[in-house]
This record gives sequence, structure tokens and C-alpha cells, in this order.
Amino acid sequence: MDDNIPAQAPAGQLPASIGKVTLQGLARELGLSTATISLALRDSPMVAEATRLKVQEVARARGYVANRGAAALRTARTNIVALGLHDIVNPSFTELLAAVEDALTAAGKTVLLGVSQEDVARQTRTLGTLAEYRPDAFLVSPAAYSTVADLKALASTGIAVVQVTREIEGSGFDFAGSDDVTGVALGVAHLVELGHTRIGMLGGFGAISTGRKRLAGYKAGLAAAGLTFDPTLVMEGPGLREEGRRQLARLLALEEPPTAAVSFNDLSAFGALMELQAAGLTVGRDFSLVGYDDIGEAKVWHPGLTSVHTFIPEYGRAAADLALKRIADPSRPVERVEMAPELVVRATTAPPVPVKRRPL
Amino acid sequence: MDDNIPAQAPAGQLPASIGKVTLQGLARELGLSTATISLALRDSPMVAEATRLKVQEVARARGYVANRGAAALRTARTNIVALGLHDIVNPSFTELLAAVEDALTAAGKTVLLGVSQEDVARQTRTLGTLAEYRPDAFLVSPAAYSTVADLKALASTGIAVVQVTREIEGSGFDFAGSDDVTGVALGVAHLVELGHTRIGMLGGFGAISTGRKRLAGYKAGLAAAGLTFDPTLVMEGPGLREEGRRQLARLLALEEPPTAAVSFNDLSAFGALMELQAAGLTVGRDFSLVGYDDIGEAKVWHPGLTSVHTFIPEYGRAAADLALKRIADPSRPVERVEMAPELVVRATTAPPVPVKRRPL
DNA sequence: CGTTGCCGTTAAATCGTTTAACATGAACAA
DNA sequence: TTGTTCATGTTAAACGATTTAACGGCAACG
Repeated sequence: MDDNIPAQAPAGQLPASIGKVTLQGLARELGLSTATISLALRDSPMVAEATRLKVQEVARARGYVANRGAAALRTARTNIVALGLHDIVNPSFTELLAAVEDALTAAGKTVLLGVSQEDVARQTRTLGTLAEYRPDAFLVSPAAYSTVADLKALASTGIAVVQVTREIEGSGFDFAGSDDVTGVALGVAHLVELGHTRIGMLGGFGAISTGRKRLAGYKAGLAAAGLTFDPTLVMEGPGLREEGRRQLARLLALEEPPTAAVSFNDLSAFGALMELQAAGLTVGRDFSLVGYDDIGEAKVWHPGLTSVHTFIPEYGRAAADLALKRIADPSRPVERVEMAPELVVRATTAPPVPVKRRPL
Repeated sequence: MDDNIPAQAPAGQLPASIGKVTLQGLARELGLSTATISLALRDSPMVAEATRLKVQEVARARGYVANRGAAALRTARTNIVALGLHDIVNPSFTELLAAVEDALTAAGKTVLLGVSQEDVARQTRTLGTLAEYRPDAFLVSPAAYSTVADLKALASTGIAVVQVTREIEGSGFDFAGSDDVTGVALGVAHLVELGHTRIGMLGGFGAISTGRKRLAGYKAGLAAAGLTFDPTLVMEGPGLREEGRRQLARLLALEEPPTAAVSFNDLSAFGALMELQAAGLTVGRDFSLVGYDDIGEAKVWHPGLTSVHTFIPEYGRAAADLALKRIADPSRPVERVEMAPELVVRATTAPPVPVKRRPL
């Protein structure tokens, strides 16, 4: 019946069949079995050289594009790595994302992206959807307030889970990030060395591991210098430009304002620089400021931002590596890669000015 | 034979079967066919209410996670949208990525990410790999020097292709972006209105559509004001902070430097602001500067950057929409969404100072 | 009581790959 | 001659879902 409408065949089939070159199509065309084609395309030594070359040539000529979904169904390996980030607008995460993407594609993996926007419910939904694609691994920077259970749900499907930047303490998953306690303490030590004794902190917040660790680093730095911790000098909030600006304004409004501050991240510090400028103060003279992360932008600023370099691309690559290693061997011992940050002194830090600047 | 080793079964099967709940497993457990389970989980009216509820309950209890790869194999629909961007560190692209991701996930799609790093060869490789996952659509911001052929290769596999931000003129694919010619002309007009007659451009470059269009907008703006185009006032290069800073330095070093400039993007402008500051000049008094895109950072600056707002999240959403529409109807007419930018005046622009500032 | 029609469910085919297990024929040794 | 290898290929069964024709059961109806 349908055979009576031959005219429709070319018109109807062509668009649908474009790009529809499959192993089976090649097999038919070459008079070989799909098995041979499959092996030949993957350079298996089990197929004769001549055959292999011919198969590859025809495949190229026909524009064959492998269907990884089908292959994955069979092999239970998708070569997909799911990335669950809480934010991608923040440049430090952008730099991380770029490094991770680069490292993973270099290893033949492809990145499936999900963004939680710092919302646990959305994170649950997103990760759930990503899981439906059966990634070989999850690389996660958990949203604030995430719990162990949120990650365990992923691992229970037998998928590798690696935490990056942020972690859920005690979750027992691989982790790559910077040693934030040491890092912030480094910044504090630098300020102390310059002679500052009243040092504030433009802080993050306690619902995320980095917020807690960097605060701990601030305290540790003070303690090491024999300075007492004054909670009124610590501001809390999301590490954003606007917030850093607000936080610095609040510090300056204190009865006895600090002469310097370390910050949760560079973004806060940039905002603070704006506020200093707006307040008519000169950073590196009237006030000293130390950023954190040392993202690319920090060195472009004028004056250049003194910051604690945390090697974001490096630990992004490390995280990718951990994922690859855990995929290869799911039972390997849990590994933590904590990179030691380094202080980069530029122009936003200097000795404090004498209390009375104009003794006149 | 194998039956003689019953002790191994639980030990060996458990780890392997974790998360391995499939439709067939559920079917066996419920004494139903996989067809019924499949239909029930998708709320098909063909299955009785009671059955549906029971199936869904058991599925939830067992932690069933659908395998979209398998489904895709059958339905030829992956619900994946591949994103091929030339860069993700630049904040304007980050904002775009965030908006696109948001819009697509809201529509039930998942984002597969590929980054070309402004390298055509890498773009070819990346897009090829993405194609192996059979995305329902490609959303592309092509690398510099891309040609129509680079995109046609994707379309020939019958996949929807949408260009965002950048386009390859005459390629015949959907496009969403800002009307850059109008946009930059807007910035020039503003400077002209303030009294500037010697206006420079911190430019992009000609290998990408936005570079060409924004330059055209600059020329159009000058022409509309009756000013003649002076090529020595146009700098070319990648739109980065460092580059903007360099370009402004070069403009200032001219024999007869301009009193104002428009720029290719905000990033260039931020760099230029740094250079002005380093040169001891006050922006908004000694020199006027207009950014482009008006990314979030622009309003946090002090002084706030006058910029041309291009509605990046909006056209990101538009691009996602175009993709969804083309997936739904591959034969619909090609659509271009060009958003009209709007000038946002802040504090970096002002009338030019008289030629001799100190008549003394 | 036989027929019809509807409803809920099922069997089986299908998507494109991979991979054990097996087939074929030539080369070689005994 | 009769086996044994070895090199190349093939067969056929997965993988986990979706789809659709067909089926069985049951109520209603004449």
C-alpha cells in the first residue's frame, strides 16, 4: 500500500535521514558486519589493516558521527562528567569552570552543566536531572546549607563524586581546593608585619565551608600575632562586589575603625576599593586591603590588589584529575588535594598612617 | 556451577546493583510489563489511576532514576542542548551562559558545554564531540574566523543551530543578540551631545561579527553628527581589561588625543579607567568614557560607568527560546532577534574641558 | 447467550553500539 | 593426512527505555 506512493519516499526520507549514518549503514555499504565496523573505527588490532583503513575512509566520506548515547547504553560509560556549581557568574568560579572544562575535554570527557544558584532545592532538582544522563562522575561545589545526604544521593547510584572549592566536612568524598585557613592567615600576617593591629574582615558566611575556613584563618592569623579577636570587626555576607562595598562602609563607620582588612574574596575587595575611593580615601595609604583568590582581574587594577593567590585553575585541574582517578578505580582511598596559597603583594597594602595624620 | 557459590551473590551483586533500578526491575517487582511502568511514570491516561499511583510509589521507594540515554535512543530526542561558546571567562559571556542555562533547564533541557577558546580548530573538535551526544540543538557563539561551513557541518546532521551574540553573516541560522550598530552609535551620540568632537574607540577586531558591527556603529555615530572618521583614533584588539588599558594609553599618547572614547565592551572600559587613574586623570572630567554591554559590574564601579545596556540575559533567553522553537518545528522560517540597546548614563561622561584648562 | 466495544495491559520491535562466543579458512607442524 | 594455531570476521545477545498493534477480560446490549 505504502509502496504505491514512491514519490513521497525521497521527499519524506531525505530530511529525516540526513546525518543518519550509523554503524549498520556503513556495514551494509561495505558488506561487513557492524562488529567489524565498530572495531575498525576504534583501531582494534582484531581487524586487518586494509579493512580498517577502508572502513575509516568510508566512515569519513559518509560523515559518520558516532552515537555516544547508544555506546554508553552498552558500555555503562558515558564519558560525561556532570558539573554542579552553585554559581557561574562569580569570576572565581568562572575561572574554575574554564579550567575544569579544559582538563576534562583534554581527557576525552564532556561536561554536562548544572547550576544551583545557591539554592539547595534547585540543586537537588538539577543534580537529579544530571543523574539521568548517567555521568561517569559528579564534580560538585555544593550550594550553601547542603548536607551530606544531598551528595550521598548521587553516590548511591554508584557514580564518582568529587567536591571542588567547597566541601561538606565529613562527607567522605574526594576534595580539591585551597587551604583557606592558612591562606587568610597569610594575609593577616602580612598586615601585622606592616604594623597593623586593628584588622577587619570582609567576610563570607557560615553556611559554606569556605566561609567558615576563611574566618578561622582570620582568627588564626590574629592569634599567631597575639592580637585579640574582635567580632565587631567581622562582617558577614555573600562575597560580591556590592556586598564588599557595603561591608567596608560599615567598617569605616565604626567608632574605632580598623586600619586594614582582609577579605573573603577578591570580589569583596574590589567593592571595598570602590567604597574607599568614594570615601575619598587612598588605598595603600589611608587603608590597607588584602584580597583573596587573586583572580586575573586583581593584577589589572590600579593600584594592583594585594591578594592571596589560591591557584584556582590548578585545583580545578586537580579536581578533574580526582574525578578521572575515581572513575578508573571507584574503591581507591578518599583523597584531598589542598593547595597552599601564596601571598602576592601589590599596592593596596602599606604600613598604617600614624593615628594623628596631621599633627599640626 | 555458579550456583555453588551462593555466598558471592549478595556480596558481588549489591554494589553493582546499587542505583541499578530499571524499568524492567520495577516491572518484575510489580508483576507488570515494562510498557505499563513506562506509561505510568509518564502519567499516561492509558494506565489506570490505581496502577499509576502504585507504580510511582514503588519507583520512588526504590530510588528509580530514568536513563535518559536509553530513552533518547528510542525517541531520537535527548533533551540536551549543546552550548558552544568561544569563551566563558569574560563576564558578558558568563552572564549569557547563566541566562541560557536558566532558560533551558526551565524548559526541561540540559546543557552540554563546550568551549572553543577563540580557536577554530578547537571549536571544530569540541562541536564534533558534542554532536556525538546528539543534542536536540546547538547554541553557538562562534570563534573568530569561523566560517559558514563550520556551522553547516552541525546542521547537516539535522540538529537545530542557533547563533547567539556573534553570528556568521549570511549563514542562514537563527540569531539572537543586540543591535550593535545602533548601540555604539548611541554611545557616540551621547558624547557628541556633551560637546565632544574628537572621540576615540577602544575596539574589538574584525574577525568577529561584533567587532565589525560595533566599529560600524562608531562610524555611523560620527557620520550622524557630521564628524569625520579618523582611523588613528580606532584601536583594535581583544576586548579585555589589559587590552583596554593598553589601548587607552595609546590614545592618550597621540599627538592630538581624543577627549572621549566609546569602547567595544565594558571590560575594555574598566581597563581604560585603570589607565586613566594611573595617569592621574579623572574620568568624567578630564576624559569621558562609554562602555558597552553594561554588565553587572558597571554599576558597582566608582564612578559608575556610563554604558550601553545590551540586555544580555534577555537575549540569552531569546536564544534559548529560538532553539526550543526550532526543535519543535525544524522548518520554521529563520528568525533574528536583535534587541535595541539603551544608553545608561552614569558618571564617566561629562562635557569636555576647555582646551586650555589653566588659562593662567 | 452471542456480539460488540471499551479498557487496561502486554508482547515485541526498535533505537545504535559493544562484546563474548563462535565460524572460517589458511598456514603450519607432526 | 590430520590436527593445531592464528588471523579475521560474524553472530547474536545485550544495554534500558518507548511505542504500537494486539490481546484478554468484562460489561453492556440486543
